[in-house]
Amino acid sequence: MSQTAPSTGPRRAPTMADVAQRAGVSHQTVSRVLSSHPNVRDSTRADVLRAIEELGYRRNSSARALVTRRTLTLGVVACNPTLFGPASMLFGLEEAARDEGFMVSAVTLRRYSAKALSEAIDHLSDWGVEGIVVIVPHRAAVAALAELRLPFPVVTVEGGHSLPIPGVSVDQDLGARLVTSHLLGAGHQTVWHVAGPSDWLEAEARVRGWRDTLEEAGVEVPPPLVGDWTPLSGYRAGQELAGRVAASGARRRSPDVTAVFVANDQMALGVLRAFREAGLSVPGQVAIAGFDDIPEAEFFAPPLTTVRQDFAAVGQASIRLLVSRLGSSGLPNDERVVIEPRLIVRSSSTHS
Amino acid sequence: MSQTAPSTGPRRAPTMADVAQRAGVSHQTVSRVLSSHPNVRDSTRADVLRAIEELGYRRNSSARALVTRRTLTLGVVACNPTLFGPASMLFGLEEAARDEGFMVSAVTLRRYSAKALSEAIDHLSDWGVEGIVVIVPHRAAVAALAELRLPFPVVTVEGGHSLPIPGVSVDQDLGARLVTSHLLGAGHQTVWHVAGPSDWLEAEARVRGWRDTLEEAGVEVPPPLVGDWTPLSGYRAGQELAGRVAASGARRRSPDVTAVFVANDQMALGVLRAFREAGLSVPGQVAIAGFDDIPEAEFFAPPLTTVRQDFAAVGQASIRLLVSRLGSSGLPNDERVVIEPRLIVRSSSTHS
DNA sequence: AACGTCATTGTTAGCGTTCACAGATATGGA
DNA sequence: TCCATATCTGTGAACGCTAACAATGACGTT
Repeated sequence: MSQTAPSTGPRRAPTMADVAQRAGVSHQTVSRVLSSHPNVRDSTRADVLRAIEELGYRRNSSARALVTRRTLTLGVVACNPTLFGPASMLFGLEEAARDEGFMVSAVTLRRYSAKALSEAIDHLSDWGVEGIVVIVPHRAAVAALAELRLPFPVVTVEGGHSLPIPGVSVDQDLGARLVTSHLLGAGHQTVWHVAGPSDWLEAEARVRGWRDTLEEAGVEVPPPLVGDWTPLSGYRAGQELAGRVAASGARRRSPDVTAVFVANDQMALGVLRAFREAGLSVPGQVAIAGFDDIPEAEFFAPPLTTVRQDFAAVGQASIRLLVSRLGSSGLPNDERVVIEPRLIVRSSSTHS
Repeated sequence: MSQTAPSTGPRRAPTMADVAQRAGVSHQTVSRVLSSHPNVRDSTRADVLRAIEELGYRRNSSARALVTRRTLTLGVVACNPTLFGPASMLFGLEEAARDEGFMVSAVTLRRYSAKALSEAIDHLSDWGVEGIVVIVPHRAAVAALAELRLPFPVVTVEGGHSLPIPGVSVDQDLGARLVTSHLLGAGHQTVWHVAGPSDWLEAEARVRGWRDTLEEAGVEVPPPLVGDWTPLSGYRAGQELAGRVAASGARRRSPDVTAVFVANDQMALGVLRAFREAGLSVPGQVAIAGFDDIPEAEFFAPPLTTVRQDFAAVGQASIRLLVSRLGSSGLPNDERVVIEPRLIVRSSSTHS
């Protein structure tokens, strides 16, 4: 007796066999109970459940994954995860995945590069994800993605529609149109634009929507300024614009600055500061609108007109799209989900 | 010949045996190459690597995890992941984990409850995480955590030091002292406080630091107002404070409002708006300071004095702490890492 | 020549599950 | 009574990998 059981020591986690022995059944019956197979007698099921409870048994996910060939894990590659947008998507996405019975592992990129992207994907791949969502809205990233022939499905978020990769996106073009029309409708001669980095697909789409709206209205299209999404870059652009306002009395080529559509709320904050410092009143002298509707936007000085994107919906849609592609490998690569944004009018664009 | 090999079909991923066969070695040698075991002849290693390359072989993580009993996965439970702080931590944490060779899976809680927390932990546990980091700075959450006897190590972030769970935190108390001293040093009679929700440990520590500093300075301690971290709640508190300023001419019990320490930057934004609407100048009539140093803070109107927390460092420290506890189960439960915050002075608190 | 040592490789036995199948037992109709 | 059928349970073999050990050959030492 003393010989066979070394009794103490860091006891290993109980296995299915341990449960089976305790319940007086075979390991297979335990497995059936765990996967709620119908053909198990109620009393047997109860015995097994009790044994599981008593032993504190938890099924070993690695063994299960090995034999079923399913890790029930999805990967996410994200870019600026401290920004409100990406963070919200990550959140919505994780929640949606959990509801579908998946775990999600995220890898964040400090800055985009083809190498960083492929390393991130390798990393996820090493851990056996069944599919990945890529939230890296760089033109180059999506192109690089299209090159890679991956052994699992990939879905992009804000990845544009030019390449044969299924994806989810907010209709940035529409959002930009909404803002621009809104400003034109308020009687402005034209609308200036502070754009995001030119290699970002979202930035490009917003520029397009803005430009098209102006052209369709038959008004002059001022040269867009370019920022990098940060408040600081918005501040710089704001200083530039403020200079133009000041100089507008003199004879100039470009039209007066009376309305500005800024490509995101953070930059709009910078623009607001620059205008404030230049003594320009908003919306009195210049109307301003942003994009994203971050929680702070409503409390800016003045509260910011902006475009709300339903980030949670984007996350959910991308998971659904990904999960639907998991089993089947030969699906068409042109599936798209487009989510409509909504204009939120606040006092930065309306004379009160 | 035609009989044995059905040639086509959805070819399964190559296994170690496939690589071995192609390289003319045993699967064990392949394993040795993959785990960079020293005793492999160079030419053999080259053969194996070539075969791996040609076949596009990737080692099956589940099989590996099954036999090594290591999933190399860590779990994170986080709360308000769209806020700048939590998002930054998550980011720093993920990066640190990746550097240590771990994958991280996060579960986010929409709102704290003991049930949600234990479900989140169960979920992670089901996927075989080796340890978890809990970023749920509720008093109740940490208490609930101490109850649970989990089969893997747990590290808290901002979990307080009252319970025997190892953890990492920013010295909130010190941060609050820095701000409060700064405001007192600028000549204010006393400093008002807009606190976070009372069940948050961080909020509590900030209140303590603020109160202690006032008491040590021998000045009156005004009753703290309470918000819920959102700009809106800050706005409400700001309206309340503005009312007191307006009424301060009349005979009152509480001291004049000339300086306010707001427990986070988002609420401070709301306070700023309320003051602006009430016609109060900042810092002219009232000085304001926040906490967190979100990227927007520098561009508020006026730029906000605040306390910077190195969230990335917190993330890294928590991973290091967790990883150090992985193998060994009998370690002391009182390990703490405290990170010092830094006062960032901007014009919301300084007469220029 | 015989032996020990080291580097290199192969063989075998699990890891803890699920799957496919084979028994066993109960139910029902002829 | 007997077989067909349905329900329940057990047995053995994977899944793809690593750990432990055994085997081989090369080398230097006695």
